[in-house]
Parts: sequence; structure tokens; C-alpha cells
Amino acid sequence: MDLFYKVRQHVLNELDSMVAAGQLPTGLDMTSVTVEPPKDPLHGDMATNAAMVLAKKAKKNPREIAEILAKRLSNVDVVENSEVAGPGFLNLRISIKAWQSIFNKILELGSSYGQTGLGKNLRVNVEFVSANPTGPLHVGHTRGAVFGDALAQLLSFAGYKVTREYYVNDGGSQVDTLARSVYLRYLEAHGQVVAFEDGTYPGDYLIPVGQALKHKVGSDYVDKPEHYWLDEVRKYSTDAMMKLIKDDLSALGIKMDMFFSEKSLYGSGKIEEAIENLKNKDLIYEGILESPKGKKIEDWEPRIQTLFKSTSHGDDVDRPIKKSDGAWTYFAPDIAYHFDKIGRNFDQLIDIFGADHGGYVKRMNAAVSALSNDKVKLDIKLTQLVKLFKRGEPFKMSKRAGTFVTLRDLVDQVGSDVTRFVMLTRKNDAPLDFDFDKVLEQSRDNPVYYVQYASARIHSVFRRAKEAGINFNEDQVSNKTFCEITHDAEIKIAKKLAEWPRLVEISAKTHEPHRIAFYLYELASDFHSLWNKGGENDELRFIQEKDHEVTFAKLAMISAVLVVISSGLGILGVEPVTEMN
RNA sequence: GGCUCCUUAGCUCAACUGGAUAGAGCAGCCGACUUCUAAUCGGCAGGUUGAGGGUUCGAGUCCUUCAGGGGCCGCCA
Repeated sequence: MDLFYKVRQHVLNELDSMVAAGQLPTGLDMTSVTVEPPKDPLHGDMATNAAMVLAKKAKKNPREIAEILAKRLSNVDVVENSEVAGPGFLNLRISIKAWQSIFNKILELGSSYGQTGLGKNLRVNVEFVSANPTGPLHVGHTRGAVFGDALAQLLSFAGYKVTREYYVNDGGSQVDTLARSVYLRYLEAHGQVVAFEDGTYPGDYLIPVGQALKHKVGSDYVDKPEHYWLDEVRKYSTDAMMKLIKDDLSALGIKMDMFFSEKSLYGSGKIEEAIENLKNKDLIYEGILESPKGKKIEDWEPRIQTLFKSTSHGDDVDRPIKKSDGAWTYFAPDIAYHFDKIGRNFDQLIDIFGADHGGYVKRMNAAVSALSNDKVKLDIKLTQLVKLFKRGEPFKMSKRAGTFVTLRDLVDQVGSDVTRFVMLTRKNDAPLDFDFDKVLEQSRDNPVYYVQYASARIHSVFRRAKEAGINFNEDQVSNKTFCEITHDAEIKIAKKLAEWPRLVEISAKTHEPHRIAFYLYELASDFHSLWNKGGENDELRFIQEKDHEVTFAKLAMISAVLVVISSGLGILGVEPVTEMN
């Protein structure tokens, strides 16, 4: 189904025969042999580096190997011709028939085209967002949310069993602060005048929570000491915040499979269990950390703490898991949480953190490496900050100044599709400029419209075809070769579509969903280009009133484009539209 | 001071984990609406990939030194 894969298999077969014929030594590692589209189309349709990769080990001149391989490959049906170029590249020209058959295959496979089964049903846990349950999600969380969801979707498309997971930080002191802040709003709902001191959350979003609490418990908590109400109010408040956050996520079309409570780790022996595991590996000890050099800490004094020997697994310094008063640091439940994930038999873990958590990558990797005996791989992806712009000017978010931009504000103003696509049209580790006005006022600048417009145009053609009395049904395509598709611009589409399965694999392997977005843009560009050529050259118009055979072939072609666009947008979580408005 | 990410065209970004002459969009200039919706297309111009060194058949990509920028650095999660 994947033409590149197929050709690579041919190359590997021929290399094997060369080994059998004594033209190459035995025992060569073929894994780095690739078959790729060359950057310059003049070089052909595909190129293989086989000769250059093998030359050194085989102790032969790369061009010599390439010559032999070229001769052998010329007997393969899909290869039109092959020639050696440059230092030993082998350029292959693929028969037009092979390109024409792409459309057929895509329509037969439908949305499963590109699902190459790379993941082999391996179980992957993608943890993302995991924002503190103390308020609504803001713009910074949005990027991680979109990235994580698209990555999860991509991996699942590529054949992995994916669990989307949210780690709820409901065990630290920040949820006590939340509870106290809600309590103030509760008193306010009872008519009291309250002051929000430093260290409390003054945001308006807690007003309805305080009111709802009043409806629930009446005046029971009024003027009572903290120990009387704290536990209940904390639980009530975090539940309310998680409800808020779930609603925020669903505004972006994101649904988690699992919410894991940090609090559930305390008092259940789970933290102790994880630490015990490390202790058995001789990785826990009592010690004193040195003061960080170059950074002044006012009241620094050496203290004995319980430390995790993370340096034995690649970290720079050992990390404390207990504070000097004997309480766990935040790192301890994090270790236990990842231990739990390992215990749930995931083959691969992915964490998506904001850039401000970059300092925790090494210690988490060390912990997972130690806990799983290097069996489970943890990949931590950092999403860099989103810089917001208004009217071309950067502006900072501040709760006090009222310039706090929530995820909800963003989605309400620019929509889920634009938010998602814009944030995915960037590598995760590059900072992202998000200009509100540009996105709002000049929507034509958004690549998402460009791709959706292609989808809309295709639907438009089908509407026209129907009016012209041409019925196109995908069931009718089987075993047809569309020899009517011959123009360069059309074959270019076929070539682009042929890249799709490879692109899915690369994106999934590298955990880089942005590649999907860029690919879709390129595919849309090829399509728009062909569309406009129909203005100059009647033969390139999709609907040929007089020739239903040709029309049928062309409709099959654009239908195949639509299949891939739909799959791609599906991965990104963007709606493929049928018309623009 | 340490760790980490980044630096590619005037601007915003790609470049298929090491491949051939580094590509798009925007901005600029020229051109295409009697069309299957011009939210589109064609063309021109734009580069010492921050700087130096190294690894090899081959480097924007890997290693190293330096410069500049973001983020982080015990008892906050």
C-alpha cells in the first residue's frame, strides 16, 4: 500500500541477491538504507542511499555498488528506470502506472490509508495539561493541551494503543490556598466584606463557587475555625475546578481517558512503595546538598535530607524526596505516579510539560529509568511559551491588570479549529507568537483556512458533478487503473499522496505532529495549483461533460485527496469543512 | 555559575533525525476573476543557515568552543 515501502522492499531484495551472488559481503546492516523522495524532482521520483551506506562496510566504491543495483532494479515492474548520480545516489523513476494506481488504493483503504501499523498495538501513555486544579486553563496550557491531544491522535492513527491522562495536583498546599479563597467567596456570598491577602486567589471565577457552596451547606461554615471546614471545602473546590477544566478542554474537543489524583498517592502506601523500590536498588540515602552555585539564596543553610541518587541515571545532582521536616517533596509523589504508570504496563510513557518545567526532565527520566530497569522509555516533550501579541505589541498576562487570557477566551474568539491548527503549525520546542488581531482580523493568513478551502473546493466539485448527472461512488473504483490521469500537475498530486504513510510514520516516531500540519498545507497547495490550471487548460478541469470516463478518473483523484486531508485534519482535531462561509 | 531549549531570506517558520543546487507564507514588484467560489494561482527578487573549529564520501542537522535570547536551579506544586 505504501509505495515507498514497496520500493524499499525491492531494493532490499536486490541487495540480498547481490549478497547471494557474492557481489556484496554477508552480514551487512541494511537498516539505514532509505528510499525517499529527492528534494529536487529533476532527480527522479525516489532516491536510495543504499550504495553509499553500504560502501564502507563492503569496502567497495559506492558508484560501483550503485551500478549493479541499478541494473538489477531495472527488472522490477514499478521502476521505469534507474540511474546513478552524484556520490552514489541511485535515482529511480517510477512508472506512471504505479502513480495512477495510488488513487485506487487510497479509495479502497479509505481512512485507513496511512495506518501502517507502526505502533503494533504497543501501549502508550500520554500525560498532558496536568494543570493545578486552582483555576481555569490559560493560553499557556492551551498549547500543551493541543499538542498532547494531537500527538495522542497521531499515535493512535499509527497503530498504538493510547491513553490520554491528566495528573491532578490535588495534594499540595496550593489546593489549601484554593479552599481558603473559596471560603472567602463563601463568606462574601453571606454578605461579609472580605479581603484577599497575598497568597490567596482573588479571581472572579471563584465567586460562583462560593455561592454554590453557600447553597450546599447554608451558613454551617460561617465563623467556624479552619479545621472545621477545610477538608470539605478543599474537596468541593477542587471538584469544581476540575469541572471547569474539563469544560475548557472539551471546548477544544479534548477528552481525557484518565484523571489520576496526586492525593490518592498519600496515605495509601504508594509513595512508600515506590521509594522502597529505589531503596532496594541502593538509590536512596540521607545526605546534604550543596548550595546551587551562582544563585544566591538568602538563608541558605545545609540540611540533611532524604535524597534520590538520580546522578546514577544521568541527572546532574541528586534530588531531595523529603523536606528537612520529613514531609515529602513534590518529587516523591511524581516518582510514585510514574511508578504507577509503569505498573499499569505501558510500553512507552510520554509527558508533555511547559518549558518552565524543563528542569525536571532529567530527574524524571532518571526515576523512570531506575524504576523500570530501563524497560520503559519516557519521552518528555516541552512546549515552549506562547507569546501573545495584540495590535503587533507583545503583552503580558496579569491576573491583576485584567489581561489574563484564558483558554476559553481564546477559543471563544478565534474558534477551536484555528487555535488548534495555528498551535500545531510549529515545532513544540520553538516559541510561538500568537497575534490575536492577526488571527482575528486577517483570517486569510491562517493556514487552516487554506487547507479547509481545498476541502471545500473538492466538495464543491462533487456538488457540481451531481448537478451534471454524474454519480461518483467509491465502490466503483476497485481494480481500475486511472490511465486518464497523465498531466504532470496531476501526477504531482499522486506523488504527494504517496508520501502520506511515510509521513505518518516519521511524525509518530519523532512525536512531532506539526509535520502533519505542514504536509496538509503542501497537499492543499498542490491541489489549489491544479485547480487554477483548469482555468487555462480545459483538459485539467475535473468535470469533463462529454467524457464520463475521464471525469470519473478525476473525481477519484480528488476524492483521494479528500481522504488524506480528512485523515490529516482528523489527527489535528480540525474539522474538514464542505463549504466556506 | 550550572542545566536546558533556541538562533535559517526584511518578518513568521519548514527542511522527512546525516543526503544532491537550503524551501514555503507574509511584506515588495509584475501578472491572472466571462472560470468547478480569486479565502486561489503564476512569475520576479530575496541566504556565508549567529561565529569559529572538528567528525566523513556528504553537516542547517552530530561533537566542541564562543556570542546572543527564552526557561529553570533545596524546604512552591
